[in-house]
Amino acid sequence: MEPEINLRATLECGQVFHWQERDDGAWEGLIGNVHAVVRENAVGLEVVQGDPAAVARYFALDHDLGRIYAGFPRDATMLAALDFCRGLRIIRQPAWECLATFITSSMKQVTHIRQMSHALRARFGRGVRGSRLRSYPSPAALAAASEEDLRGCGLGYRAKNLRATAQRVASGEADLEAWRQLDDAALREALCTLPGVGRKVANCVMLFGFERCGAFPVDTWIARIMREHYWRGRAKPTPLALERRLAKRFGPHAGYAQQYLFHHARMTQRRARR
DNA sequence: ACCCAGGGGCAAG
DNA sequence: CTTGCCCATGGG
Repeated sequence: MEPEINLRATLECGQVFHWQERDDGAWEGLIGNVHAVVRENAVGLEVVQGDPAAVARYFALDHDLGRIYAGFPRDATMLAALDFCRGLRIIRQPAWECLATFITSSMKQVTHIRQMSHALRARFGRGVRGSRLRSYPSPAALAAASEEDLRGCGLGYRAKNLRATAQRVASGEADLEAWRQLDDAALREALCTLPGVGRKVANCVMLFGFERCGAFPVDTWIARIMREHYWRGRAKPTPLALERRLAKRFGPHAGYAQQYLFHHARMTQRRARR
């Protein structure tokens, strides 16, 4: 039996920003610097182009969704999100691509993050054989770019941070692959030393780029959901207070639960929010 | 015109 | 340890 996957939810939930749906319903993207085309069919994930093993790893088909769901709390809010997002997988995204895109994400909507990612790929990425997409620019490529050129990709004040972090990674001063051996707390601390990376972005990078499924990013959407459905108290809690007091309630895969709540809220309340 | 967006960094309380 | 303010840009 093939593992289930909801491809649209997985690729449009705000964890990765460059996949495109083709006219025939298949999805085209890059796994690292390798072209891939995938399609959702009746039994699971069909690899139209690309290396099946690499695709399976990227889409984390080995994650046991049944066991993950069993750890979710059973309140109405969580069950509604689960019903809506069932099959959404937290993918294994290359760490640098994930880190860089989330540095650009601050105070930006998902569509804007996609635009910036596309502009950066077009301007600083490399062509990929067999694909109309371009690779995400390497740390060296962004380290060598001028702040003005990065601002030209729509980054605004984020340009300085992306450039500075790219320089740290390109020089080897920040060794992302070596950081994989750190425990969660040490990894978060290391990520937060990078320019443009605070607790929220660090948690996103841990969750989407380092397979730390307990990481619990609190953005404006999650903060609102937590305040409305999971917080009994008078004073308005800070994002940090929400993370510290609520992450445990969502279990060892709190990051999964968080992503289901985020995507469900964004898809169902987008229009109602003026 | 006004508001907000997957926030971070820094100064000040 | 918390709060207030600024930082660009784009879309509703």
